[in-house]
Amino acid sequence: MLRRRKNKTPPLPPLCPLTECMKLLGGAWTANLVWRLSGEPRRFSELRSDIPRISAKVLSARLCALEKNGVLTRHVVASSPPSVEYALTEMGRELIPVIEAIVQVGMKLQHRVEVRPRSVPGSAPRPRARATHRT
Amino acid sequence: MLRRRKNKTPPLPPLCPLTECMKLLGGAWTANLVWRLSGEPRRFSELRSDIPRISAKVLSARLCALEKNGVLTRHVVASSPPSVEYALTEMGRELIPVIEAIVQVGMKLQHRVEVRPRSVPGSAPRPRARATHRT
DNA sequence: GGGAGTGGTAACCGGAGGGAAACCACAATG
DNA sequence: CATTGTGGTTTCCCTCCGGTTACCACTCCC
Repeated sequence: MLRRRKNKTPPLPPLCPLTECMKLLGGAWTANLVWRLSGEPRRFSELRSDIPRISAKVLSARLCALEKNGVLTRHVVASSPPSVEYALTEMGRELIPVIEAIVQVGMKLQHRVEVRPRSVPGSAPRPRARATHRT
Repeated sequence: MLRRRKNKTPPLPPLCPLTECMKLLGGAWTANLVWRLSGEPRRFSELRSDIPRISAKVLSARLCALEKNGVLTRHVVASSPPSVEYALTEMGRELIPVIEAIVQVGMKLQHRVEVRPRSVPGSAPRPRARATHRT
């Protein structure tokens, strides 16, 4: 039966902090958005041109959600055409290390893409355990 | 018109590294999975019991995708009931700082949940710019 | 013989996510 | 007058994600 230390599950708190944080960053463009905001505060249309492929609907939805979660604040500037500035809150700024870590890995990834050592000739092509594999 | 320095977009490389990395971590349970694997290698059924709410289908899909992306390796152990061990590759291990940063923020988040200073009485209740706001 | 444990796959299916486009109200601008 | 730019909302629509369930093929153990 090959038991091998059955329940050696190290940490894993009951309410997963990872899941909690990923709820903030979930959804399309969210991480990009926080990244853009990590510098100076930006306005709606600036963000739209920063991330050209995001739609107004999704941008609006993300901004609402992020504000609701306390990640950013919206500040209305009463100018001739009233504009709105979005800025990270203190809590939002705590996400910056996460974003930067992701960007770091992303950049390493882009280097790997050039040299992709897939399917070394000497190794087995891909041993399946004993799965069904009908016909 | 209030021009304010039009295109001061700082970095944002053409092929976004953030998006590239998020493609690896996208999808339900993926980050959790990498987290579990960040310690010792684990088997399919171990992962299933580690993350009780993940379904076999999604677990299988994630493992396939992560293997395809070079994040982990599968190793078939030819034992009596053949078992499969999943382990992070070197590239997969580079994701660990990301996961840990996420977990760090997640834990801070859980502390904040207890004391949630939403809607400070002194500030405006929520000024909308001039949006439609029909009736 | 029957059940459990191994590691999956196949089919079904509902709901959410997200893209596209139209629309809004108003001021400034051409 | 028409257009542009401001910041969104709303509707339509379609895809794909992920949950559920069933099933497989095999071996070991009671």
